[in-house]
Amino acid sequence: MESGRLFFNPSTCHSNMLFLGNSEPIFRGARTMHSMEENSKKRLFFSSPDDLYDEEYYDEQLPEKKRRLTSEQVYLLEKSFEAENKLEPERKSQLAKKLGLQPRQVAVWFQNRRARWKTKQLERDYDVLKSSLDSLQSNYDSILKENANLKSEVASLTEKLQAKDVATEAITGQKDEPLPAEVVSALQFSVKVEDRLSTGSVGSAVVDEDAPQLVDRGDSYFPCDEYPRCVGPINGVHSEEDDGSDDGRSYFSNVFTATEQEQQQEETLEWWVWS
DNA sequence: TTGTGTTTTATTGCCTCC
DNA sequence: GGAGGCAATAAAACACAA
Repeated sequence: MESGRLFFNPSTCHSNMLFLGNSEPIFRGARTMHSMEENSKKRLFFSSPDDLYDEEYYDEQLPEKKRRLTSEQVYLLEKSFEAENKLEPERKSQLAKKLGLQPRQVAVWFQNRRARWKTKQLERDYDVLKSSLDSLQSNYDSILKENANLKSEVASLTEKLQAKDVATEAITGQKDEPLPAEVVSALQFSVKVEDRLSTGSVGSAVVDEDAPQLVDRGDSYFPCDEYPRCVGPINGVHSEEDDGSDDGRSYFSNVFTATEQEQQQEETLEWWVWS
């Protein structure tokens, strides 16, 4: 590390001093006093390494003003930062010598550069999270829409069933035979799944003991390949808005993993509804 | 030209590590 | 306790619109 931690810059010393009533400046801390003694005759910036030894410059140029680094200096510093954003003492000395700067300036530049990098990184992280959130929101909206479609489909099919019952009764004077037990069970399953979707309990840990156990580990949004027994699309069942562009798959069918029995119930229902 | 916002350079104080 | 890192901040330098 360089001998004195701080510089005394005559042009900016007011920010590092406290003034008493009689305008006598007092310096904040022993280190500042120390650095004043050590550095009051030093300039902070050099346009070339030779300037380091140009004593006339000191007399003519004081008080020194803050100067920006040249584009060449910045370029080399950037390159060095890219290679390694921390600065070992040896590299610092080498860089300082090469650039005609004081080692402290190189250290400060790296310090500030790390701060800028961190800020940028935070911005990038924010953007990534934001787009991830947007994507999740969009998926969620699609699921809601799909759910609404399925709901109206169920309602319509239920109406048809009731109409069929009434017609059969009118023609034959008899009531239809009761639905087979597996069909009733499949219908009940369908209603339960629908309820679950509509109440927004997809991600809930609350489980209906009677209902099939739906998979939701909470760590991702429906990664079907993680769930090898994901239920596939129900052939032949399309919502009214389904134009086939999604290959007949629905969010609904990809959301849950059902047991084989439940799949069987669905197939039975499908057969029964469309036969 | 000037007011204002942004970027860059530098300082200060505090913290951690060895 | 010294060396060095970081956050917060100051202030000069710069950019740019009015």
